[in-house]
Amino acid sequence: MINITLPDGAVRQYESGVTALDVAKSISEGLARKVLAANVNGEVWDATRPITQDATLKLLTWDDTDGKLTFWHSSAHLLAEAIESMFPGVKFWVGPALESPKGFYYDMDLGDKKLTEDDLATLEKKMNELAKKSNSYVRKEMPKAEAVQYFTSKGDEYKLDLLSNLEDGKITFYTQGDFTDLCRGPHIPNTGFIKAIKLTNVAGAYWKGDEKNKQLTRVYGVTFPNQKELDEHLAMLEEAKKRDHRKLGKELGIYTMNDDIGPGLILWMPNGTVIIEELEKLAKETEEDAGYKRVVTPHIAKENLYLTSGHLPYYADSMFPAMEMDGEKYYLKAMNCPHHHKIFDAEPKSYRDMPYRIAEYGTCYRYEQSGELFGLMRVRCLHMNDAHIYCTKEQFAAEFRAVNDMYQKYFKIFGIDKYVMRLSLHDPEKLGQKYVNQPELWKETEDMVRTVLVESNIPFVEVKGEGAFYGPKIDVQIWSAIGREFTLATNQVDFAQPRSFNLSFTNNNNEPEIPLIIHRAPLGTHERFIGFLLEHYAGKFPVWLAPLQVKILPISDKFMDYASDVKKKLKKAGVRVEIDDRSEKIGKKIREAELSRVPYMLVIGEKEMTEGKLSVRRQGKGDLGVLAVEEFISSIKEEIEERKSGE
RNA sequence: GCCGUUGUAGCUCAGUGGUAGAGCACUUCCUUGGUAAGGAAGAGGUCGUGAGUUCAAUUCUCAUCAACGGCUCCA
Repeated sequence: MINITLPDGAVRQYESGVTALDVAKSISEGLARKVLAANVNGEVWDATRPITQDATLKLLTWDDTDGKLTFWHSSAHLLAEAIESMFPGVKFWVGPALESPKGFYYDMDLGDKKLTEDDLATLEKKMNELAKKSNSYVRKEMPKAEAVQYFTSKGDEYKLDLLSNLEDGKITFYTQGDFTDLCRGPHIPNTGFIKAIKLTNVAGAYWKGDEKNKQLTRVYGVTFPNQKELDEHLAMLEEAKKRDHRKLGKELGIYTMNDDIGPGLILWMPNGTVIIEELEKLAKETEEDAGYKRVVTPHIAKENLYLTSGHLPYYADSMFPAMEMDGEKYYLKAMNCPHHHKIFDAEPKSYRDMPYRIAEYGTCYRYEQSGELFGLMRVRCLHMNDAHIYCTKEQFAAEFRAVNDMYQKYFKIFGIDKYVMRLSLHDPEKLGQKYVNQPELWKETEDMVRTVLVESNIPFVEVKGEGAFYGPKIDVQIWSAIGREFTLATNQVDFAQPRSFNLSFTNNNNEPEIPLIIHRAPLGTHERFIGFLLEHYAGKFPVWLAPLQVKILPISDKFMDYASDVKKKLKKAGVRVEIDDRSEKIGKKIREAELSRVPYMLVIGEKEMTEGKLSVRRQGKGDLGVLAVEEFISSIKEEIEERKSGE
């Protein structure tokens, strides 16, 4: 007999070889019907795998993340079974479950054959047929030599590659129906659990994620234990689409693009420009308070600048090609730092000038690959909330913390509560290729940054091989309201460029000393940040950012004079205001104002005019009642000046 | 850059081997209406671009450009 400890602490005794499913049955039949897998001593197992020693056991159902992941991974095997029946001879790579986006994929090599999206419907049908058979997922252990022999005979280089990284004695196969796959598992008991299937798309994916390798075919899908959940999932995706910044950006007249201008080049329309100017105002105030000085630099520079900075060898491919003028090559700048370094270097610096902080909303051009372009999030012309801080080693920690405080301040204003700081380090194996070959300086600066992060109690994760070529960086990952993750800002430490530019200041021993540089861009770029804000606020900007803050809606044109009067007063108070002077009914004016997400609507009719008041309506909230004009003005002014979130 | 999909009016989308349609938006007129769509009329498209097949191409084929879903990449 063995002891099984359940999550509530209860210990039950079973025969050795009992399965999680048996345990579930001994508790209740209903539970047993829901069990997808089990957590045995902290490891996720098949519910049908015999347990031969004392164990703690948690039964996993659809309500558990691991239950869902097991379900989706088993669905990937079901997909593979359907594909193999349709394309005999197909070779499979891996088919993992995904938490976000939900579902799974399977990568495969179809040889000369092509899989198009039209095939997905056929595959779904086949998967449904196979699922209905309720075939069990059967686990089998196999010695490595036998497995190697098996796949060698099949000529399956992919599975042989997987095997080469596996230890003998830990190799398992799973079979359901006619399909057998090398797989560490676990799986759900049988295919019958899978009731609702949606294959979402087919895509190319490089083998092992390396573009030098062959491109495999990847099929994405998602499955559920009932149709209702699939329908809900699809409805949720539809909802998310409505919040997509590209859709909102068009609807709200924020930006546009045009074939004659070029891909990835944003045309900011008047509404978007208002937001840009408000953001810059915020940044300028904040940076002024934090002791930055502003600078302005040109959009181009000679080749030599980028040879000095070291950018050209690393990033030539993603810069626009050079223009030749007077026998000189000029590049569009892809970053502002070299220009700023020249400003630092224009006048001799002493330790009394340090830290030296210069800021610019710099316009940069990057030749992002065509497939990378994505709405406002990845573009070829961007406006960066850039600044460089030149400081001594001793000042580094305080400066770094001040930068972090600035991030926090912004997060608060914009209501960003979910973010992760990622400490991106170099990869020692790629020194001299992707990273400047200065191992000691890498170590020193990475340690410095880590220490500051730890000492400041800033939560962070470390990632190797994500650093900038000139130093470690901190990336701030944020999530838009529709779950899209991206890097908002990077904050980098640079030990390389001060050396390549020969930057120095005179220290208090009257000796030249090399400064450290902090590159920072808390608001990222206008493009990416406004893209984020559109999704974050679902287009309902707080009043201070809203392109149009107030729309005056006269009941009829009899009240137009009073409306213009109110408009004049609001304008004088610095409010962005317009009158809807069309001869439409008030219901229609309200509807359209609501849809255009103007924060405040002022309804003006007979009553308001005679009393010298306003009926105030808040977007999304409805009628707020009647206010005197002056009352409304002082309240909205406060809301704007304090940059209230509007909640 | 690679794999897949899409491209018809300002927007959302029908449609066809015989040179195009709806709703909304727009213009004009009527209506002057109190908190999410008042009515009528009108205007608007070389069917992304180029080539090929055909008596005839928006429709079929190829190329190209762009967007979208992924992969790779992001100083």
